[in-house]
Amino acid sequence: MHQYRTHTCGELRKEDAGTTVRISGWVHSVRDHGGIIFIDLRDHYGLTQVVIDPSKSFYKGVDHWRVESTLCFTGNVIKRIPEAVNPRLDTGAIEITAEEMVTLGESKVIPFQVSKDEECNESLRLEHRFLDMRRQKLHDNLVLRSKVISRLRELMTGEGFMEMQTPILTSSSPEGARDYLVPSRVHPGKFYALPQAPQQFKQLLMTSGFDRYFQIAPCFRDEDARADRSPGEFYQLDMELAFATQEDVFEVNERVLHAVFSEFSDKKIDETPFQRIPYLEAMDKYGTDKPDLRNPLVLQDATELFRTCDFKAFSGVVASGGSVLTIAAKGCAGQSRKFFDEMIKFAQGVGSKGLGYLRWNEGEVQSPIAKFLSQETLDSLKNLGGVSDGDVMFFIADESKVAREIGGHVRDELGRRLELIDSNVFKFCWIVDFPMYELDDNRKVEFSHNPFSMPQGGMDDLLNKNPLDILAYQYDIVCNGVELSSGAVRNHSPELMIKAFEIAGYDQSVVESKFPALYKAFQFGAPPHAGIAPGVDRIIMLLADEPNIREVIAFPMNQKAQDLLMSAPCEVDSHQLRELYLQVKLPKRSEESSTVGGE
RNA sequence: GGGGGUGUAGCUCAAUUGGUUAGAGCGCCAGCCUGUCACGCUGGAGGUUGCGGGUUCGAGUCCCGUCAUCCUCGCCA
Repeated sequence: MHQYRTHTCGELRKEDAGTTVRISGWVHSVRDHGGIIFIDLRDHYGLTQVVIDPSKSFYKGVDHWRVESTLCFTGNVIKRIPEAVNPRLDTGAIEITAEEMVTLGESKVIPFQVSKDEECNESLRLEHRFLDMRRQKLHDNLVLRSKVISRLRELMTGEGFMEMQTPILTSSSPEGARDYLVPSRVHPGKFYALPQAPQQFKQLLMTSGFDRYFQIAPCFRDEDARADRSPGEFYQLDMELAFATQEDVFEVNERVLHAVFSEFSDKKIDETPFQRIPYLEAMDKYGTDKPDLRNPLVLQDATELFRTCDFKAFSGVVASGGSVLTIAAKGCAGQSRKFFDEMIKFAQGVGSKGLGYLRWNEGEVQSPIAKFLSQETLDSLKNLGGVSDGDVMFFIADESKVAREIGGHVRDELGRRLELIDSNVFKFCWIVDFPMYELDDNRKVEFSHNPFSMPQGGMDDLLNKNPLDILAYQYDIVCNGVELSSGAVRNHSPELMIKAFEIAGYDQSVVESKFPALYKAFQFGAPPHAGIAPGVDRIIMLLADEPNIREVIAFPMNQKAQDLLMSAPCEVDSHQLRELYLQVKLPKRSEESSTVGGE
């Protein structure tokens, strides 16, 4: 007989009755009736009920039947009488009468309950992540993660992609996020950087003649956390295709994502091909480049209708070149005064000066601003929004870019509050035709996205078009308002690269010194290539229906990029620093906070 | 770095307008119980209300500071 088990805790059925078995696992719950004790023993696979007769010799050796200790039982499988069957357990038709017991690992009193699904302070969970991961929900999420990643590998291999590794210790590349740096011992004063993505390596692999590459790639960016952004590291399904167009990338990703989302979720998924929305249209209609298409509300431009009106707050904005945007919300006129007040407060919270509204209710227009508007204007607005009695139109007036941004937030909030969002669907779209350049804060032309992207229209457009009108073969894929990934057709021509950088104010020497590998490689015959890298953690977040990315990561860091279980980051010995020729110069106020995990 | 929320027993939470000895459920400890499966019953321990200061006859409650944590803006080629 195996030292620890002949069966798992999820395995035994009524057909096994009469056999002698051995199982090991964690004490999930104890029900002590004095004359008889029931223990639910749990492992990765399930729960099995063990019945203990207190007259057994091992019973006296146990001080506490404490939950979460690991035990090994040897005993007989008994078919339960019909009244005692537990239909909620896979093993509920049987139980094991214990003949022998071995304590494998005793547990102290646990800081939070494993067997109950109750909310619990997150730092406590992170400090005891090994206990937290025993809990059903997190355990299931990580099983899902494993299955999804395994399936992604299958699908990618099936599409003809090769999985390849790229370096983790590499060089810092300009632009992008802050790097994590690793000091070199051999080269005093020099540093490796952890890759923010394997971007340049995968392009080099294409140039090396590999046709289709993929990798579940770790990416390291030193940026502050968000609910959907874990600090430190995250994973991408990184891929690149040689001799490929934008459309080729879309087709592969539509097949792979549609397969994974339909296999691992019961939600309804868009049929392929997914919608394609030009960037400018997305900004106009949704006020964002990652629209949640489950929300039926859209932004409309009402600027002209307010140009000559008596409502100075709006006409003034129009006169100074700004926009008035409107959102028509059907059937929303019956909402309470509180609802409208809270919407105004929300709009102010996201940077708006206010939030106007017209409420067509019981045959009249109820609104603080209606008295400033002519009947003709009211009719035109009504026509624009396609509204009638019972509907409401909301208005945002501001500098055009700001108005769209605020409008995007108001659209989200209205969608939530009016419960317009169907939580049982996945709505995908591609955002295409991103601008190649934009103006930075100093009104200087700068790459708006990825400097490696191929400009649409080639050299012709680079030479002849206003830089701000040049589009890139740059695309995002968005699901339910979550940006899953950016990708691009790459610029594989050294001449186009130099010209593209020149427009952004960098001369040839910058390209040569900052991207030496690509610049050199592309002069030896580069294939046209394109790629993308969907975020694996975010895909799993969507599939697991988790609002927080930490719920799909085994060992996440907290918001301050600390691992509370491993106490990372931590101080190191002075000899380690000496070996690396490093000296620590702390900021004035942080002596106390420099120790991790202390209290 | 900025804005917001939260912080009360091991855990989740309550405590009326600032007013008695800060409560409940779970967990823990002791006892009882032979069919439970969130077992049940009886009893018990457990609190510097994050920390520091202030206002007040009186502070868990109000004010200031600080720390922790989450959300968010900046940031994320």
